[in-house]
Amino acid sequence: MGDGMRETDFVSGFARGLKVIEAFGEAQPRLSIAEASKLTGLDRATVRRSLLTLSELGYADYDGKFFTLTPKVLRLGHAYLSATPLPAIVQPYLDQLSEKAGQSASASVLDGTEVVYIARASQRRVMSINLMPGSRLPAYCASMGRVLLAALPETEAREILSRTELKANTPRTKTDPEELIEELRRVRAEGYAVIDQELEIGLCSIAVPLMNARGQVVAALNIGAPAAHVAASELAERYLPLLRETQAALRPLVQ
Amino acid sequence: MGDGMRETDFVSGFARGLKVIEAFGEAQPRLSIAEASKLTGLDRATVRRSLLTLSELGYADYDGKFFTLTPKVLRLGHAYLSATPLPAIVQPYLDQLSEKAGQSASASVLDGTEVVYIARASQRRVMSINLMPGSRLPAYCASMGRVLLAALPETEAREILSRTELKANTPRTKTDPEELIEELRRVRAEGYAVIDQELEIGLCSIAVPLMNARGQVVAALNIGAPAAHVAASELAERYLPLLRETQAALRPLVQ
DNA sequence: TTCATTTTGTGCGATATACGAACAAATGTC
DNA sequence: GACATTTGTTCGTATATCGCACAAAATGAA
Repeated sequence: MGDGMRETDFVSGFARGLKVIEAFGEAQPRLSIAEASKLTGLDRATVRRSLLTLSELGYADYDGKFFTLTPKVLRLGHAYLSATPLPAIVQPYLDQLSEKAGQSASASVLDGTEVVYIARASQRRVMSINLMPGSRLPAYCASMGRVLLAALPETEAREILSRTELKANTPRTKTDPEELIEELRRVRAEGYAVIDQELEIGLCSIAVPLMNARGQVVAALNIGAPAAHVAASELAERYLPLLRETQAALRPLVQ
Repeated sequence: MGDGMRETDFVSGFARGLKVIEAFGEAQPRLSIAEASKLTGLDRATVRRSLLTLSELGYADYDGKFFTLTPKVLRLGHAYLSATPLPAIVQPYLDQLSEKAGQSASASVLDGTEVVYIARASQRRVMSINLMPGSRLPAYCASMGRVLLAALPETEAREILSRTELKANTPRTKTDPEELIEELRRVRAEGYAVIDQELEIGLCSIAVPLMNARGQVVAALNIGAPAAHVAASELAERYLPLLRETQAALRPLVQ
């Protein structure tokens, strides 16, 4: 196991249980034991024990056939959100930013190949999907993802792209790794990223990195707008000053 | 449960690990092994194994002394939010409601003695605390909490109140169980609850239950407003029609 | 520095869990 | 109904985990 951790310092029953929780999702709101077993690759008997444990603890409901998660599992994510000062620090600035821009504003961090929303101030709904803290988008085709990838050493960014399924969500989605790497260089040089309907037709966005006093990138900020309302080419002109302002205001406050 | 489940159907290593995750929080953003052991009441060796497991899986970072949670733990809460259709169904209606009212609108469900926010459309910030999906408030002094408690059989509501720490957040907070039970009866009869600065000075709110086609209460909706802007006595007059409208529109859509 | 105190790491016996397989029950198909 | 298939449950045993006791390391006070 990577570093010097001994075998006996790993609780596999815990790891298996977490895997079972993650097996639930949009397409799998309720799972039978056999389904959860297939999704996780774990033995049916093991999955059954994990699910019954979740049920016993109140993290899941069981109707004798299907298991569903209960709101209690939100405690787990909340343990992160409340333990990490960043979301609470950023939120009021997002609110202001969103109001001034008249568009939705969000903040996110990188987790593997995805960006994870940690705070959000939404105006009108523009996306078909519903974003909230904890929501995830693939990094390669999201403005905040580009900014966060650009902040990494290029080898690391390449490594992440290599294990991403680069699919064309729209005809405009960039899926060629070399083209993406080139784009990351541009983002690094210019200090912002613009996405023009690469994730969803009709939606464009602009993002900047959020840095701490030492210049380390700790998150990304963005503004998303309907393409019908603001052309992608106008995004920088219209919103970059506001984003830079917020970026500067937050810089001394984080970490 | 407690019923027919056999001892061997419970994975205590998993249960202990979940307890460790929940030990993190606002006051405890970073935990040493000894601190986590104290907070959870688990043996140090056990906590250490759980924390190293979390670290190995990428749910936690370890600097050799302190553990902190990573954004990956949001996957767990997200498993609930994306697996449960309610938040996604409710969100667009909250957006509309919030816009029409010019105030923040939220939806929540009950988890133990607390309400858990599952969706939210926020206008200007009025509370000192930052609410987002996954956030929790004590049920007894929140408008949505009153509505959700009122939907339970009275013995159950009493039981929940009995294990709640009924503290006076403000001079206006109702803390007498009998007075609260009486208020729940009123809420049940009238179909809405109003809170006048019981949680925080300067904040009042009004909530209604969200019912499915069979009349079962599945969540609560509310509108929160600054007391300086809207007196509590005006809440029903100004916002109840909007809330009722949303309630009616959602009724055939949930479950 | 020394000594006391707290915290962390580890070996070990007792105990709990996972695995695979076998069985039972449910479901679907003809 | 008979059969095949899937799913849930139980069981024995090999293996992993727990909690304790002790050792080592870090921390702090005098």
